[in-house]
This record gives sequence, structure tokens and C-alpha cells, in this order.
Amino acid sequence: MFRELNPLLHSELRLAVMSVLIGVEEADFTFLREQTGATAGNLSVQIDKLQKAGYVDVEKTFRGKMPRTVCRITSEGVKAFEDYTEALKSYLKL
Amino acid sequence: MFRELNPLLHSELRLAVMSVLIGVEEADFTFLREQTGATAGNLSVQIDKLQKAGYVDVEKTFRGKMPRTVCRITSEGVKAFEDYTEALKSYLKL
DNA sequence: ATAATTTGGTTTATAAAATAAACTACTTTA
DNA sequence: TAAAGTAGTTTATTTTATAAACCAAATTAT
Repeated sequence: MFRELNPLLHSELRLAVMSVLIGVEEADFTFLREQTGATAGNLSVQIDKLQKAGYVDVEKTFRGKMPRTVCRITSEGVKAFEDYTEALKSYLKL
Repeated sequence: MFRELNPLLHSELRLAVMSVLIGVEEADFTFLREQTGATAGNLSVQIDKLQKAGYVDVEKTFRGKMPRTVCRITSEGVKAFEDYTEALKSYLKL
């Protein structure tokens, strides 16, 4: 009847992050913050979870002496996102 | 960019309950339990929240001496469900 | 008859999650 | 050189979700 919703993606902010990342080559922390409207703290935590799940690659470098965090969605992340989308359709009559 | 997701509906079980209710005239506790696969405790709590939000009407009666809980979605509930569905579309490229 | 199981739930306790607030470290501007 | 801004992380707090325990009545088995 209802397909299970991946709890890692069933979160407003993590879903928003994935939604941004699926549409771009890469996105840095600041861009994700702007696009999602999240606070830095919340974003930091949620990116971490997505990384630990293997859904995004996170690259921490420096631009001069300022830190720079760049994120990219992984193929596993793309698949999870697509699965989540499909699963949602069992709840919504789209 | 991203529309806010009504937190009351952004819950796997509550969404499933609403999804069942939107398709039927009414549903009792047992039917909802079967359809959603939820535990009774969890279902009880979540129905309560939906009722308090005004999204479902709950009618507690007795069939003989056994309690019977019948749920119906309200028009407010239908609207909230439709809004939620629309909001989700800003995250998923459906 | 009475003990065990099932039905239809509710209440309470616990684990997990989301979020904000506080903090670090460095840079830029006044 | 002091204040404010950037780019985050860590920690603490509040909410949620969920399970476990419980209650009352009915049914089934002994």
C-alpha cells in the first residue's frame, strides 16, 4: 500500500539540499544556505548526515584563509532521491 | 524557491492516514491500522494530532461494549493535504 | 467456571530529530 | 584597534516519532 519513506530524505532541509544539489554540478555552503534559507548550524548538521549516508560528497578547502565547503550529490544520492520521489507517489495521488 | 512543508503532514504515518482518509467516506481505527501498518499506540497519537489540527473528525462510539473510533477527513484537512502536495512539488521535479 | 488470548484502544517512557544558540577562527571595514 | 561580517562547528534545547506498557471488555480454550 504505502512505500516506506527514507527517513534521511524525509526532512524538509535535507530534502531541500538534495533538491538543490541534484540540479547543479556543485554547490558551496553559502549557496545552499541562500537557496534553502536555513541557519548555518542546521545546515551544517544536515549536510553532515547526508555525507555520512553517502548521499553527498563534501570537500572542505580554503579560499585564501577562509574555509570553503563544496558539496556534490553522489550517484547513490541521486538514486535515493529518485526512490524517495517514487515512494511519495504512493501517498499522493499525483 | 522552496515552499514550506506543513510539519503536521510531513510525517510518514500522518500522511498515510490522510492519504487513506482522502479516498474514503470514513475509516475506523482498525482499518487505518491495517492500511498503514502502524502500531496502535503510534496511530492513536497521530490521529489525535490530526484531530487537534482540525484535519480529521474523530467519532468515538461503542459497538456493543467495544469502543469504535471512526475518522473522517475535514474540508480543512483536504485543503491542507492538497497544499502539502503542491508544496512538495517545489522539492521534487515531478 | 476460569484462565489465556484477542480486540480496541490510551497513556507513558524513551530514543531520535530538528533547530537554535553559542562559540571558534579568521577577515574586512570604520 | 575595535566592531562587524564570513564561514562554519559544537552544544544544548525542544519537538517528534515510536515503542512499550497498560486498561477494559470480549472471545476462546481447558
